[in-house]
Amino acid sequence: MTTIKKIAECTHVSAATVSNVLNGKGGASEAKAREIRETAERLHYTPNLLAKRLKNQHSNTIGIITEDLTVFNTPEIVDGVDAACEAMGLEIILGNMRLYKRYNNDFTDTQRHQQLLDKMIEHMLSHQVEGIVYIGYHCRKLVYLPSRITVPIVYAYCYPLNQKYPAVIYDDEKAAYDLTMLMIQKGHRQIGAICGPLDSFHTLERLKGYQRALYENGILFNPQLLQYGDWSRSSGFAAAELLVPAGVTAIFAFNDEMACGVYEYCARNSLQIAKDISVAGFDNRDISADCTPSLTTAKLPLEEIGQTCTRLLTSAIDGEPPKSEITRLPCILLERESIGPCTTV
Amino acid sequence: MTTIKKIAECTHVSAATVSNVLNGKGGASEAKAREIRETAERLHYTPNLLAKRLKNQHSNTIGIITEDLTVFNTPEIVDGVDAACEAMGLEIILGNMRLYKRYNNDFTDTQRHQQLLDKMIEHMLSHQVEGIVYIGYHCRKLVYLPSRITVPIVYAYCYPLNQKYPAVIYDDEKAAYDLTMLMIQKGHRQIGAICGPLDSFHTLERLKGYQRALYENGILFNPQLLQYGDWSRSSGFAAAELLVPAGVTAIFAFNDEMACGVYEYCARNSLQIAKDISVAGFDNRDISADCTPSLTTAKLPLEEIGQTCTRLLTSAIDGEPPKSEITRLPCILLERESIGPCTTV
DNA sequence: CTGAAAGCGCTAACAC
DNA sequence: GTGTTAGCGCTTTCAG
Repeated sequence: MTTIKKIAECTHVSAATVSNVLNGKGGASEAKAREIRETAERLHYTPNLLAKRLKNQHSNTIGIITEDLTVFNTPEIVDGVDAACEAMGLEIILGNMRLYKRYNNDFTDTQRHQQLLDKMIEHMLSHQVEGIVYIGYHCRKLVYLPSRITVPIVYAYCYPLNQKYPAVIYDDEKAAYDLTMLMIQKGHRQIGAICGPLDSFHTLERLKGYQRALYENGILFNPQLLQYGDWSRSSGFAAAELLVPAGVTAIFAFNDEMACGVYEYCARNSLQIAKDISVAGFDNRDISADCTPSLTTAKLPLEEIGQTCTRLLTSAIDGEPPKSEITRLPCILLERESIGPCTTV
Repeated sequence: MTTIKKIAECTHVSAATVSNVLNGKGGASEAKAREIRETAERLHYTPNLLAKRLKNQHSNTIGIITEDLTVFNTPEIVDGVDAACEAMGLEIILGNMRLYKRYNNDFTDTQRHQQLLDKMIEHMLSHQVEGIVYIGYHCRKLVYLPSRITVPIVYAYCYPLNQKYPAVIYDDEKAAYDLTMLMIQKGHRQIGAICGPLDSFHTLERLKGYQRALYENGILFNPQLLQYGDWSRSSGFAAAELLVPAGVTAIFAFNDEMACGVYEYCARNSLQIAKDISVAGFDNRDISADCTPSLTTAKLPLEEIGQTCTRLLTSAIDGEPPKSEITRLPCILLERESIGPCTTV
């Protein structure tokens, strides 16, 4: 391990001088400075960040806590935080709670969850992080909050009880509204919806947007045209089996997988998507761009959530008064081929 | 910030004693010890890991470098490394190169890539990591290796030129062999294959396995029955359009997405999967379990790759002589419903 | 059983 | 310009 001290010896100066030179603080003749830099290079000097930070008393690091890194939206958000941090010269440390595998997906906000969380935060604090981004594995209200935290925290893709801390999520309602509007503009009036489970935040919000679009266009909301799936492709298929005979000309599936189920139903029943029946999805999963015809859907602003969180966090770290509110970022509407004009008279 | 010193003051002992007690080293009367522990608790003492490590001169940390965290297999591998580390009391620090977004996916092993890599490694070394796991975004031979590295490194999901360092990948060939065997056992002889691009490691390996199975069963390999896709669903569809008329009774798609394309082709052409035509995929993507009939596929041992890497790395850190070879972990065959008996005479 | 002292690698005042 | 000193928070002899 090459240290500053060793370089000092080799170049016959003091450690302080080496430090100054290596940090561009001047304080040495150009000749000496070059010599120092060269020796550092030659000896493969790598500054010891631990020592540096201990001395400087600030870590320039923020912690990212993920509920589960393997859940599909999480990595993109982490990526967004990471990118923003890199741009701002911040470092990250990652703490993955692995809730899925740990609890077999049966852990919705329990005390046990909080214990884990507290341990995680403690750990981050040990690392002297200056702030924390907490990334949920799906959007919902968090009941168990850190029992003790001494640095700012912001929530991504979930939001804390009582809005005690700022949170960044995306705007489900608006995106669902937009998608439904798109269908209405193409002349559709009998628009079926395939929801997710009723206890899902996403379902509720998307439902609101769907209903608002109907309302604003004077279309009676027909509960018959509402089916509940479980986000799976097969549940989308099953819903289509009910919806199509009921006379819908368009189906808004609350996620892409269920939309694929509708596609399959149509293929089996010789219905042509966009012509005989229009379909919209949600999430912009890989498959949505790739199916035929390509699926109109809403892209989630995952990267942006990460970026925004980082921005909120850094301003909190810089002492800005915390505004503990929920920021809703718009989804991006991806209009592709699956919605055609309504041909029914 | 509560430090050991402050606790020492409050409890009228020396910092050394506090340190001893808090680290369970004994060296204090039970009364004193309890008092110290209680004050630590009361003052919310959080040990400063930076100081601890600076002093102890080992970080107990390994670095994880990901080529791109957002590529679908990466998070699972990270998760595996993470889990293994937790079990061994190691910490991780994550370095994400974000190759995809940075280079717009046009970066296949260039000098620029290496510069980034070197910077990344330097950074890890600054953090005093004791070893590094490098996770590729897809399996291939890496040409540009770290120019200087002072700690052990092991590669996951890719392998270094000249096998300079150990690597852990999964066994494409074997899995493809098994999948093909499954079809043969069900009586199929005319088995089409939909490959990925020919320059892909995965394509080559899976092709080998496919051909070996044919060979061992005395089935002539018919190049007509081979189509090349680009891993996308639509390319699977297109391949099916060629393969089915050519008289195959089964199709082995080299990934699940292309298999879905085959499904779509069958739906459109009133062919029943498993009955009229059998299909296999690869990767065990979410959709494979969820389509109808469910898709027989190969599950990648991603977690296990992470775990194995960690094990290899720690033994290298413990001074074990490095065996620089490629470890191939078996995939898990998921036999579901998409392969039926061959009914053609 | 307890404490004083030294030092991990680095930096910031302040002398010279 | 350059060096000396002190100290970040912690642990580890070693002496009492």
